[in-house]
Amino acid sequence: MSQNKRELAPTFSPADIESPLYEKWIAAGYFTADNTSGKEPYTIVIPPPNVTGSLHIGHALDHTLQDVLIRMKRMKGFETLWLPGMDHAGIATQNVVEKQLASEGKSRHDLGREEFVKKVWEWKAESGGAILGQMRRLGESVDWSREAFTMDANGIKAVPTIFKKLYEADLIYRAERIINWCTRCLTALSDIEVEHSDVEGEFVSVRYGEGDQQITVATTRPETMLGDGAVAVHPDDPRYKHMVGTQVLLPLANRMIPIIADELVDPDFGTGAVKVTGAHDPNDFEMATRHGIEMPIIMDEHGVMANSGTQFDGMDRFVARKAVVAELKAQGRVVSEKRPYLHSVGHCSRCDTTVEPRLSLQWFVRVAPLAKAAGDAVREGRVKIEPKELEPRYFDWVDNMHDWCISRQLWWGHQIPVWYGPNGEVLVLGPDEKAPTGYVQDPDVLDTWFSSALWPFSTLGWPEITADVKKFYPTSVLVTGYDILFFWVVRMMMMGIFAMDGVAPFPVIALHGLVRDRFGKKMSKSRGNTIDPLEFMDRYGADALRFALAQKANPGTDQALAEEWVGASRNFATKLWNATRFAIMNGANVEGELPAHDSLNAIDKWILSRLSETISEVDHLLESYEFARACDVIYHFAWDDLCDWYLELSKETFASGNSEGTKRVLGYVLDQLLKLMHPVMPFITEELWTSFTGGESLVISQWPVADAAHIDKKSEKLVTELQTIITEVRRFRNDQGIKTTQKVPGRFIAPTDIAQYAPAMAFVLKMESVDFTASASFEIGLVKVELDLTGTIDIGAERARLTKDLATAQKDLQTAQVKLSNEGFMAKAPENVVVEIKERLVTTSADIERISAQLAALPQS
RNA sequence: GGGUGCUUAGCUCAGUGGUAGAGCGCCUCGUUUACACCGAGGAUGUCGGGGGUUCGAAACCCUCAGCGCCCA
Repeated sequence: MSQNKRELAPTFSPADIESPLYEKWIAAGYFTADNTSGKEPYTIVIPPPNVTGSLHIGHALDHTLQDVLIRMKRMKGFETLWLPGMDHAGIATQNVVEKQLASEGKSRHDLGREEFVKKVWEWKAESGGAILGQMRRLGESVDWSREAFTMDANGIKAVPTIFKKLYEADLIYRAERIINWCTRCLTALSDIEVEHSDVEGEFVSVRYGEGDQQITVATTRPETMLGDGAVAVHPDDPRYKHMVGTQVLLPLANRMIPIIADELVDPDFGTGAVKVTGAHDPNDFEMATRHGIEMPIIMDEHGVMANSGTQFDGMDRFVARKAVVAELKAQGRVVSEKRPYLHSVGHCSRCDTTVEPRLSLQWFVRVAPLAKAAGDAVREGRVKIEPKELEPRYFDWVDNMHDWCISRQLWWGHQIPVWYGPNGEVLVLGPDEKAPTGYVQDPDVLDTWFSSALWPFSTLGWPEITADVKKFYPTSVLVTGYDILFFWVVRMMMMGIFAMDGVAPFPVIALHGLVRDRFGKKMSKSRGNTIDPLEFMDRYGADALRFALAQKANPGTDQALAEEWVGASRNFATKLWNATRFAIMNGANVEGELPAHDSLNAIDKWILSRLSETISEVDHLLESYEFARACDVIYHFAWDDLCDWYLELSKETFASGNSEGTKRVLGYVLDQLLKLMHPVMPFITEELWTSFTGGESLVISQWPVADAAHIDKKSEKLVTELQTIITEVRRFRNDQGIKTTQKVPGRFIAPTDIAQYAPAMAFVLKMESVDFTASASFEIGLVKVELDLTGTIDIGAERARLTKDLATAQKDLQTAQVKLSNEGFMAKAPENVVVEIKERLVTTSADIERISAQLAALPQS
């Protein structure tokens, strides 16, 4: 049992212990899940980071919380699977490799598709996945044997399987629709890949028509007028009613276009008449479709004007915007201009290029039935969102979801499993099916989120019903930031429920917030306030970073983080280190059973009672995803109860030699505490625990269980009294200017239950038990303290202290009296509250009497 | 424009009906054989404004103001 026991270095140095411990855990295979075990499964899949990414502070938080849960459940005896992996990140990765090619003066087209994709795989092998090594530094107890990638063998099977299944259920279709087009990435984007931000643009009112057939329309994008198919007004707008059904001249293009009436037009906006450019605006597309209006596409895929039949063809869209306005001005058609005009414009989330709405033939997922099922799962309580406050956001999204454009004009990704025949045949093939000769596969790839939506089961081997699928699906909880609720979580819900016969991929969605800077401001490269978790781990250790993050992780809310907070967590780790050294030094041990409860002193009983309460609270809080509060409870138990009080009060016991019970109790408390802390601070607790107990590893140790027999309110009350007495004496000494280290003759005159602990208190208070004549004395409750200050005491300081105490007591008394003399209170307040206030009345009255007497006894100075 | 959240000590935040809390920071003292990455003591709040419900409100309701986020 004791072969592993080691001496602890005098100071805690994270860098020396972390890496060897992680290697030890891996070598022992602690993190590898066994799909044949009889243990109850507990599964979490890591939100797959981009293969291009490195560990940022948000990952550190997300992964810490997951590791806390996984480690706790492992200690509770579950068969835990924490599955790591990465996302192929279509656009992001393709951009990285294209940039690399560009530096060599090449484009992907120089290589051709096959060569380019090969290049991306090469890039992945060489430079991708930096984050995986960084996850090891954080101490993540993931099952590396199951490391997954969205484009690995499992992904390659799962994607066409579900595509075909959705297609056959009429939930995937191909259609010409307005999509978000990035003129730089040259691909369609889904709604969520577009970020809206306010931009200073212009708002130009232009007169269409000639003579008495004129109408003025306003637009922020004048260049698109070349593709106008109509002018629309509200059907009830009296200004334009007479013009509906007539035609008007479209300037520049010199075409006649109809004036139509549509409810979609807001008569109070601008002039109440709008241009209808069906091919370049989603609202206009709707109207144009409804009214059978023509929708000419007047830009090419690069955003250059084309096929408008005007002099503007060949101009970039932003150049054309100016040129069009200039020409309109020359013709006297600009009625008014507002510039700058602040309005919201969509940008590509990958490259920030202004998105161009564009009519285009794409593949879509018909989300309505899938989203309905995803919403119902939460509505019917089969899936819980923690915290519940975030449910409305979830519903807001799933209940108003647009069809999802899933085709991307990229090369890196899952190619769409659709083949087109020579005579227009469309063939959707599963993973093991082959297209007949002469058929050509759709060149597009699928949106990255399409494959990551399958993550909770594709990583387990689905569509094969593998042992892993049987054992570990559905997963146990999804832990992620609320910011990807819509990107990823909703999609996993839809796909999981659809693919797995209605079984949602997880019963709980535990959402956390974002990590912000010390002032609560969002981190961004442009602000220069980003935090690098790796630097913090270098400086303070992985445990300190983990604890700092977990300690501030309140459900669903953002947290601020500053370097000092991490430093403070490192200090806490050091505190624990030294407390353990102290315990070992004094012979604390875990040998044999705990001594009979009755044989223990009240201080030992008290710490056992507090430990038991702490275990209950921490366990309950962690099970409720209340990480911040759990850490807080641990922190205060360890630092306040254990270090500041129990160790101090036990020093006299250790010095006296009669300390067998205390040694065993301290050993027990430390053993349990280290276990309780292990999920949050795995490295230091492992190092301390193995040194202290000689055990193999905390990773596979048993999670503490609160012992109800240890709850001892009587001892808690007694120790609280001891604490009050000690604090009062300290205050007195402090007010009298007596240094902490200075020994002072003194004694307690106290009832037996307290007198029993006088030596312990005297030790803490540096009181000497010698014969003396008291020069100062005061009372705390039933206890009288006498001290010899060998000189006159500072009466002014003492009077000030007592006067302040008296004022506090009098205020408390008054509060209690007011309540008790209030008829309404007496009649309606619950019994226990009334009793409590009455007790307060008694104690504060006694305090006042005592303090007053002491004040009166002070010599007049 | 729609939705949603926040406003509590200098800073960052807990606290959902019964005497206002934590961490950090601040002030004073201190080289106590676990720990100065520490210890002891101390100061600090009309809980955003106004109104209401209640015996009792930081908490529940209404309203105003400011800030934030999501969506359009």
